[in-house]
Amino acid sequence: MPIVRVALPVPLPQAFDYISESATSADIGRCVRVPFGREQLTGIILSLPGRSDVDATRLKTVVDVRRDLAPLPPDWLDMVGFVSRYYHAPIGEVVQLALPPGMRRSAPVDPREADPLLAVSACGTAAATQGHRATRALAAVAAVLAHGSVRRSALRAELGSAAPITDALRRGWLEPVSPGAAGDASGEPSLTDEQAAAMAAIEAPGAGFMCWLLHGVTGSGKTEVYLRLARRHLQRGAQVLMLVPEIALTPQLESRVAGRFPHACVVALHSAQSDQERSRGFVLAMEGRADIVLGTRLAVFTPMPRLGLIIVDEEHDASYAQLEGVRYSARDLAVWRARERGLPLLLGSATPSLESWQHAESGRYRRVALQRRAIAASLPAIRCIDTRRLRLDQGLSPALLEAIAERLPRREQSLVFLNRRGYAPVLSCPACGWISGCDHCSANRVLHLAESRMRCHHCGTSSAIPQACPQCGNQDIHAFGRGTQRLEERLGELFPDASVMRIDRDAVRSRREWQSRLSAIAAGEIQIVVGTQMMAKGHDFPRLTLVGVVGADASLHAADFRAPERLFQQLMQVGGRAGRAELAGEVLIQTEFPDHPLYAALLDHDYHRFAALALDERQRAGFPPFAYQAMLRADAPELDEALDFLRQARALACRLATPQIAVFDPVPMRLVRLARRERGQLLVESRQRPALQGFLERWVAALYRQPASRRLRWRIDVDPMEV
DNA sequence: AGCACGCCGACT
DNA sequence: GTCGGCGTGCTC
Repeated sequence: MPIVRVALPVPLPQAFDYISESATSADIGRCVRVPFGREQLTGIILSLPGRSDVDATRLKTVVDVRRDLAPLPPDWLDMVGFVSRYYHAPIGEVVQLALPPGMRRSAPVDPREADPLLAVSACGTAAATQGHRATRALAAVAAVLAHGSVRRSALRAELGSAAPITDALRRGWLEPVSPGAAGDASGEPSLTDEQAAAMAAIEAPGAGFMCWLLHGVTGSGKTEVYLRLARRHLQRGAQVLMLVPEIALTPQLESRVAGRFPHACVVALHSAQSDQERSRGFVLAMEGRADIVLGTRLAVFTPMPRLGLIIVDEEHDASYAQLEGVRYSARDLAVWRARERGLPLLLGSATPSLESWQHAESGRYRRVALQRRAIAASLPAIRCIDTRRLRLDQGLSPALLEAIAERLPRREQSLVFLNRRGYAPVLSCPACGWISGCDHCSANRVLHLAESRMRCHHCGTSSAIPQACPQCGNQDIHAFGRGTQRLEERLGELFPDASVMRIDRDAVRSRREWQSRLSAIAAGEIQIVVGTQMMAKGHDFPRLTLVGVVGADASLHAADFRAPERLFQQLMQVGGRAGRAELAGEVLIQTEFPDHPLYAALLDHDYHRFAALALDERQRAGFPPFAYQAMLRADAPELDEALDFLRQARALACRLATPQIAVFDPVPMRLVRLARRERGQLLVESRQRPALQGFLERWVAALYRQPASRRLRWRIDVDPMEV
C-alpha cells in the first residue's frame, strides 16, 4: 500500500503520513482529505515516502484524493519546503499561507474562462480566399478577419455557437495571438539613452539566474524598462511575475500593464481580493494560462510553469516583509525562486535596500542605473531649514509658510509631510503628570479631534476624550505635540483662501476615497496637502512644486539601526513628488540637525554617498547585511512568563550554539505591552548564514520539545526587520 | 490549533 | 451530588 506524506494546516513542525490505496507519484502536489484526530482536514501530498517512520498500526487511511484539481507543481512544493526550513515555520502553515483559502475547497477554474485572443492564420487567410464551400468554420474565419482579432468569447457570442471556432482552430485556420505580439510594440514610448542602455545590459546573453538591481531615480522610467523586458519574455512564450508593494498602487499599474499587453492574460493578486478571485488567478497562473501575474507579496507564491522573468518593484519597501504569522520576505523569496529556476530577476528602486546595495557592491548582483528623469525636469532643490533658533507656528517655520504662500498665486501646490496621524500624539495633565496611556498597550492614546476619540495606534482601541484629568480632576489638560489633523487645522487658519486636504489612513479609508482625493488634487482643487507616508508613494501631481518635511528628526536618532535607512528612503521618495514637467520643485526640511550627514547626502540626491556611509556604520557595528540575525519572540499575559521562557530558550541555545553563534540576553520589547499581552525577545546572530541556519534548526527542534513552549505564544523571526 | 481526558470549586 | 474551570497530552 502506498504511503503519502501530507502537509496539514496545523502549527506542528512535521508532515503526517497516511495510507492510500490508489496514490501514485502523479498525485504529489494534490489536495487530500484525511482524518486527523477526531476531525477531518484537507492537506497537500508532499511526497510518497515509500515507508514511514511512524508505526504502521498508527497510520490512518486517506479519505479522498482530489483528482479533479491539478496538482501543485514540484517547484512550488520545493519553494514551500524552503520557506518552512528557512523561516522555521511549520510546513502546514506555510502551505496554508501560500495556497489561496478557496483552493482547498473550490472547483477548478471553468475551462471556458480560457479566453484567448484569436486571429486568422496564413492558411486560414488562404482558405478564406480560395472560395471553399461555405462552411460554418469558414464563416468563423470571415468573422475574425472582419475584426482583425477577437476574443474567443466575443466570437462565440457573435456566431451563437462554439463548434465552428473549435473546428477552425483544429484546422489551423484560427490561432491564438501570442501574448507579447509585435503589434503591442506600436504604442510603446521611445526609450531614453539610459533606458536603452539598461535594456541592453539586462538582455545581454548569459541566460540563467542573474539578479539585476535597477537603481533609478523617481521619474526615470523604471516601469518602462519593466514593461519592455516583460514583452520580450512574453514573446518567447514565458510568463512574467511582477511584484509591487501596495494594493493602493495596483489598480493604475494593472490598467497600464493590461493596456500595454492587450493580447496577454494579466492577472492581479492581492490580499484584498475575495477567496474566489484569488483562487481563480492562482489557477490561471498555475495552468499557464495567465501570462502576467501582478501582485503584492503573496503573489510570490503563485505557481507559474512557464515563468521566465521576475520583477520586484520598489524592492526596498517594507511591505514585502510579512511581520505576522509565517514571517517571510517576498523579495528574498523572489531571489530564491529565480535562482532555483535559473531565471533573470529585476529588483527596482530609487533607494535600494542596503542589503541589495551591498550585494551589488560585492558583485553578487549587477547594477544598472537610471540617473536622469525621463520626463524633462530637473531634480528638486532640497534645503534644510535650521529650526533651532526659530519661532515655530505649530511646528511650521516662517520659511516654509512663506514658501507655501508664494505658491498660492501661482496656482502651484504644496505638500506638508508629517508622518504622524491624529491631532496630537498625547494628552497630558500639567498638574499631576497624567498622560493618555492605552489600557492595553505600553503606548499613548493619540488625540483624534476629527473623530472625537482618543485612539491607540497599536491595538486600535479608543476611548472618549476626557474633559478633565481622570487622575486629579484638573480641567486644564493639554494636547502635546502635533499630528496631521492639527497641521491641517492650522494651515487652514493661516491660509483661509486655500483648500487644505489631509491624506492619511484616517482620512482615506477606502480605495475609492483615495482615488477621489487623488483626482481632486490632480484637478488643482486643492492648494495645500498635509500627508503621511501615504503621500510619499504613487501619483505624480504636475502642479505640486513644494514639499515641506516636518518632524523627520525623530528617526535620525531612533533606537532601531534601520531607522536612518527608512528615513532616507522616505524623504527621497516624498521629495520625488516635488516638481514635474516644466515646473521646478523645491523640498524644505525642517530640522535641528542641518549638518547631519544623512541630510547632507539627501541635499545632493546622493544615494551612493548615503549608502556608503550607512553600510560603513553597519559594518563597524556588525549589523546586517554584515551579520545574519534571528529573533525569538514570545508573548504572554505577564512579561515574566515570556522572559522565563526566553531564559530557558537561552540556556538551550548556549548548549546548542557553535562558536560562530552569538546568543544575546532576553529583553522586553520596546513596546512591551501590546493588546493586553507582554512581549520579550531574544536575538541570535552570526557572520555566517549556514552556521546560523544549522543552529536554528537544532534550537527550534529543542524548543518544540520544551513543555513551556506550549504554554505561550512564540515565534522565530529570521532576518528580522524590526530589532 | 483543536480536542480530548482529568482532577478540584459553586450550583440546580 | 453535578457543571465546568483550564492543565496536560496528542494528533500520522
